[in-house]
Formats: sequence, C-alpha cells, structure tokens
Amino acid sequence: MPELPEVEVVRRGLQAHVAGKTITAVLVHHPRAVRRHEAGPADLTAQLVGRRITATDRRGKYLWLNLDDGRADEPLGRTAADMALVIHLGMSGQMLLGSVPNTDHLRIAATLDDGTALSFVDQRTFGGWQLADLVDVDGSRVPAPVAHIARDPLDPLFDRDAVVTVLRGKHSEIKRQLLDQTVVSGIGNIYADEALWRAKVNGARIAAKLTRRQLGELLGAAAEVMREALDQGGTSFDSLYVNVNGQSGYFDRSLNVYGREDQNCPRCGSVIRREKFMNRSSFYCPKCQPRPRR
DNA sequence: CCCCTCTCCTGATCGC
DNA sequence: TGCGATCAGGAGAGGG
Repeated sequence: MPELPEVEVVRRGLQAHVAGKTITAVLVHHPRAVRRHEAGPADLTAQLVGRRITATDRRGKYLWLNLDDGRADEPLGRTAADMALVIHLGMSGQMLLGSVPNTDHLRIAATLDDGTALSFVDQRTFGGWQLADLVDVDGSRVPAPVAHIARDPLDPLFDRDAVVTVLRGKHSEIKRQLLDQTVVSGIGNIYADEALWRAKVNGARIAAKLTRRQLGELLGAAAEVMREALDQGGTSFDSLYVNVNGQSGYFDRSLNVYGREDQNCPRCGSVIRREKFMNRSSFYCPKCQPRPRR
C-alpha cells in the first residue's frame, strides 16, 4: 500500500541508480499499465527510447522522471526537461532494478544505456506509466496529470495554515478530507488512521467543526508519522511493497492503531476498534478518539 | 460547486 | 477438494 513514505523510498532509489542514464529500450507487457498514456503503448515506447533521465521528483503518491532529449553533447541538467515519465504505483506497483525472477506480474520492462534493467511489476494493475508535458503550477513545475494534486506535508512549500483554512470550509468527515489528494496529498488509509490517533481526533468528525488548532495539529501529526516512516524505509505488511532492490521497510512495527483491532491502545490501554468507512477499514481508539454525537 | 458512491484489479483467506 | 464471497485500496468517473 504505497503512500508518501513508500513512494519517496522508491524515488530515492531511482535517483541513485537511474539519474543521468538514457533509456535504450522499453517493452510494454500489459496494456493496462499504460492506459493513462492515451497515445498508446507504441507511442510511449517510441517517445521514451533515446531520452535521458535528468532527475527524479515526487508529489504525494505521484513519482516522475524528468527527461531531456538525450543529446550527449549537452551537460546533464542544462537542457530543459520538458517532459516527464509519470509513475503511479497504485496498490501494488513496484519499480525494480535488475532482472525480475518472477515475470507473472511484470507489466513494463525498460533498459538503460549502462545495461541496467528497470522493471515495473504490479499485481493488481492499479498503477502505471504515462508520458506527460510539464506545466507550472503555483510556483512548481509538475507533469500535467499531477497539476490538480495538492502539495504534500513533506513539501518545503507546504502551507499548513492554508490547508487548515480549506478544511475549515469542508462539511465532510475529516478522514475523507485527509484522503482527498486535492486537499493534501500523500496520505492513504494507513497514515490517515495513524495521524488521527496521534492527534486524538475521530475520523468521522466533520472537518469544519474542528478548531484551527486541532486541524493544525492533525496535519502536523500526519507530517510527523510519514517522516518517521520514511526514516524506517516505509511500511510493509507483505512483500507487495518494496524498494527498488526488492526490500521491505520496517515501519509496520511502529503502527499504533492501523491493523491492531482488538489489541490495546498504546496510549490508554483501551481496546482498538475497527469500523467500515468509505468501503475501507478504519482503526481507532474509542477512548482517545471518541466518536462524534450523531 | 460540493459531496459521495461506485468501479477498476488480483491473490489470499474463509466458510460451507 | 472446490468454489463463491470477502477483503485489501488509489483515484477518477459519474450521480445526486
């Protein structure tokens, strides 16, 4: 379940191993993995081959590789990176370096000019690659498909007070808003529950009915839990989420409520509950995070 | 515009 | 042993 910390771990791995290299071959094994590239698999392949990866970037759960035209006589980074390969991992996507032993879920295979193999593996095929133009949005250059995605809490330009103001106007449950990537990005079901627990807020409460202070603390908790997860290499419950070398993170050992139904709250000892919410599970402490009156 | 529900997908697991 | 139901959930389409 890659959320911001897991995607950032992957981005760092790609930055270290593929930046500066040129794409020499791309093979699309499953068309669904490139369905968001409207011009189709052949166009994606034709446009990628020969391009050089100048840098890696990320916003929320979106990851992208900036590309130039691959002209070797121009210094890296000097040519305008006018296009980007946008990568979304969806539920189960993996960006792996090297050959892939089990090819069952290999969706896209790329080769770089130093012989490095770059594989996109995705069991549930919610993720995918697409090539896009870069656009200027609010002082940052992002791929067009990412233009509507809000800044994430680890973005140096993240404006917590501005997001609090947005949330104060939302007559909707706060957890729903934490998961809305156009309000604040990078937060998925796991970190939403963890942030709500840290801030002692029940996810069913109406966002507009929380105080500015509560909302500010909640966003602070989200940033804190994701930064801690990043420091531990991300969260993983199974082998689906891995870094570019196929290894899992350790943050699942540090989760306080997510997945801990019927266990004790680490803070007050109450029994953690699980409820259906938005066709998903929500975990919370009934004492630390009392439900709102209906 | 705002808010919310549904849908896409595959593999693990459970009950019968 | 098999088989259908359920669960996991990011994000966008579409409905009210």
